[in-house]
Amino acid sequence: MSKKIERRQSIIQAAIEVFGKNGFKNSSISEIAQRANVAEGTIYQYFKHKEDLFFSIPVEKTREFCTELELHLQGIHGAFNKISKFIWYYLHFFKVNPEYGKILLLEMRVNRSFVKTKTYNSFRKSTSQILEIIREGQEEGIVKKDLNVYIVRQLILGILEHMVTRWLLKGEKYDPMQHYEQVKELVFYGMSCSRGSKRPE
Amino acid sequence: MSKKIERRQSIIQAAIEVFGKNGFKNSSISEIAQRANVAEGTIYQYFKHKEDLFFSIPVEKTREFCTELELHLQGIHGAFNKISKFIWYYLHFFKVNPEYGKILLLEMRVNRSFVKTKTYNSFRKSTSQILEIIREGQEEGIVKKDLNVYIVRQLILGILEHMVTRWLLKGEKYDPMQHYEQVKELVFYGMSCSRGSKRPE
Amino acid sequence: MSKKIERRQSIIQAAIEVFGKNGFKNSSISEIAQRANVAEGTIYQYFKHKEDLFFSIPVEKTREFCTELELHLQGIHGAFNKISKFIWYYLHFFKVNPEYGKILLLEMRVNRSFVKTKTYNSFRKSTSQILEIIREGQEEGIVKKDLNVYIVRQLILGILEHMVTRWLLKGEKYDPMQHYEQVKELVFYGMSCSRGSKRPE
Amino acid sequence: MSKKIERRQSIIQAAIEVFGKNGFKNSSISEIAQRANVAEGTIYQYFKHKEDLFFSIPVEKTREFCTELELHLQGIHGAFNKISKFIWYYLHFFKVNPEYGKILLLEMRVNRSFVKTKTYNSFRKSTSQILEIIREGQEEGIVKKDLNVYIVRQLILGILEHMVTRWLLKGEKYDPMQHYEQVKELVFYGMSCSRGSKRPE
DNA sequence: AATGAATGAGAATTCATTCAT
DNA sequence: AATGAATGAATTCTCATTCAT
Repeated sequence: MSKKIERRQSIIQAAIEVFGKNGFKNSSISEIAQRANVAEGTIYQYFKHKEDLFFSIPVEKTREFCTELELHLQGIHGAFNKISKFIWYYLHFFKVNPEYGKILLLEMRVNRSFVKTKTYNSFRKSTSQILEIIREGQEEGIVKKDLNVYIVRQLILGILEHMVTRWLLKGEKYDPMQHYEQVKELVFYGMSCSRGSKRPE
Repeated sequence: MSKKIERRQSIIQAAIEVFGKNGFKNSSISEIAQRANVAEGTIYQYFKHKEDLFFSIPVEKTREFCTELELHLQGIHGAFNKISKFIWYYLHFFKVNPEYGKILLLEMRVNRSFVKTKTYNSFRKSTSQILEIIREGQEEGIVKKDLNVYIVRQLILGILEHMVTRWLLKGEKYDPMQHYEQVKELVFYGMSCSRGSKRPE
Repeated sequence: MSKKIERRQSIIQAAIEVFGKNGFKNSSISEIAQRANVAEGTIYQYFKHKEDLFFSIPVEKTREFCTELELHLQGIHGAFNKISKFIWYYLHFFKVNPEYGKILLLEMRVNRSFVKTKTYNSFRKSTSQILEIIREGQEEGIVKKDLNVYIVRQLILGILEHMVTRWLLKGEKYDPMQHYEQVKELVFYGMSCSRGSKRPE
Repeated sequence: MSKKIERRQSIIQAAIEVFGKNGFKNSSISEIAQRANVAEGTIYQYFKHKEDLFFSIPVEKTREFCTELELHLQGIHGAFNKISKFIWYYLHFFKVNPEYGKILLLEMRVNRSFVKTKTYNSFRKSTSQILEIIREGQEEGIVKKDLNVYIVRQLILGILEHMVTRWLLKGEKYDPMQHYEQVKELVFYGMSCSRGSKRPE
């Protein structure tokens, strides 16, 4: 019983590595099977398609992302600190999971059919948390009330995705964390209400 | 003589449409040939590879983007107004060229080999203009001097790419221009020096 | 298990027939597949390339040639008789395997890359046996000691290849064996030491 | 008028170089055209096919071979000396024309359709001269009368072709002439009548 | 006569998926 | 449940030959 789950996991892990390395179209089931130490046919006992396997990756990883994010946010008070943490965590997560980063940011994010998937919805939820925090910020009065929260989220995710994408394409040669402080600052100035004074440290 | 140039153009145009619709890997030379009303073999008289054809697209389009951008910026004074115009133009350009948008944002931007191309360099130059404007803003005193200009550019391009990407993936159903004002505002607050006062209307 | 070996054999057999009929460049994998009653793709499970399949033919056939030659030489004493037998066997082998003859003599023997193959070495060994016999002849005193054994081999192989090649190109209409006696005589006179007397028979 | 002949010649020369380098199937009309400094279409004004061009090469070159051979044989008396000269000339000719050697020995000689050509006949005549000399030798009494002259020719051409072929495939690294003396000796012993004594120096 | 752009048939190779064992 | 051999559709690219200029 648990053997099935284990095997499924090892296939997904192999898929992350292979898809991450070559992209969806350039990866072959045979390579994934080899790396997972199973026969090609076996993969079709766990996943309907190549695409099905592909789309199963974010399901798993999104869960991981959310669970850990939750932990990291615990005990933190104030929207400002929470958003800081979110930015930090986002960069940290892909620093630790670059292969998955390639899959999500270079493949999935740009995949015409992914948007139509159920997976996509569960994925969206992962970023819906940030919406909550932004709203919290508006109530606290540190985020301008007249801003569209969706646009604010786009600003935050936009720069984060852009940075991580560049880092991945450039071969992960530097530390993606290196501009954390400046990004945080830029983002905060953009959303903040009163200028100059109120901002915490 | 000019017939060759014309034909080359019509092949590129067909390629934009087909690659835009299906992505690089899912597009076939045969479909492009059909749409360009030439034989498959003809394409190989103008381009070495499928990839060569693919990478020829941004060469053409980047030139167009830059030339027109230059025109749009003419007669505009002040970094604030110039950046506004840039944001407007960026959204406008992809609103008018959605197929190319798909190619650039969903394919090229994420392509492991594109980064290594000469085309990529000429493409980078197109966004280096914005760097100049940001520096101009720093001298004018409306952009904080201690900000890394590259990060500021990432903020701007990040949100723009993110917005256009979402718009394209969602099927171009709404007007990508609709949040122009808010984006502008967000971006400006982020970079701006003194708060409250100095900003022009 | 043995089914794989069988199938491999039937593909090689089909390849011999098709390559023999049309030559390497004019043969198509699809025709070979048809004749072997397998799908085109199946061939690529057994051989890496068209060329790989092509070069696998002499590997098999050379082994056959050598094994049988060994048998035919058993119990024969004296270099004279052994060389006679070799000449006879060479003509006989290609009389029985004309398709393979075309491949070896009209294609392989003249193929610029074949010389660089490992197969080529194992193939050379098959003709190194004749060298031994020539040396034996020198010790027995029936082959002139001052002759370069390699040149003698070239004489023998030269005329045999020439004869078989002509026979194949002429459509295998006559018996390649018909000049056996004369060839033998010519070759022997060429290499022999003392004239007139010592020759057996 | 003579311009046409010149152009034809330069196409043939280009063809010799290209076919010699790559073989028939791997050579393209376009490469030949380039090397001959003419347009692709022009070639089709002088030759019906690729094959037609290919088969036109030995027509020219055989004429050259025969004319010069004739000159070299002039003033030489006795079949022995003539055959020596023939062997020398054969090796010399291909030493000087290795590209043509590749075409004749690696391609043409082995080409299933060449045998059916008219060219082939004119080509055969070039070697028919050697037949005459062999017969002359029989009358002089230095070649055994009971030998089939065609077989003797096969012996001579066999070893010569074999040697030149090997030299070409091995990359023309050594002097094809180096075994001239031994070959001559071998061949002569093979055909000669009386042993030991009569042979001229 | 010369050109060279256009053609399109043809071939090798890849690989997701199936299915008998 | 697992295997892995077999499949065959699909795709890129080449190149001899034609033909309008």
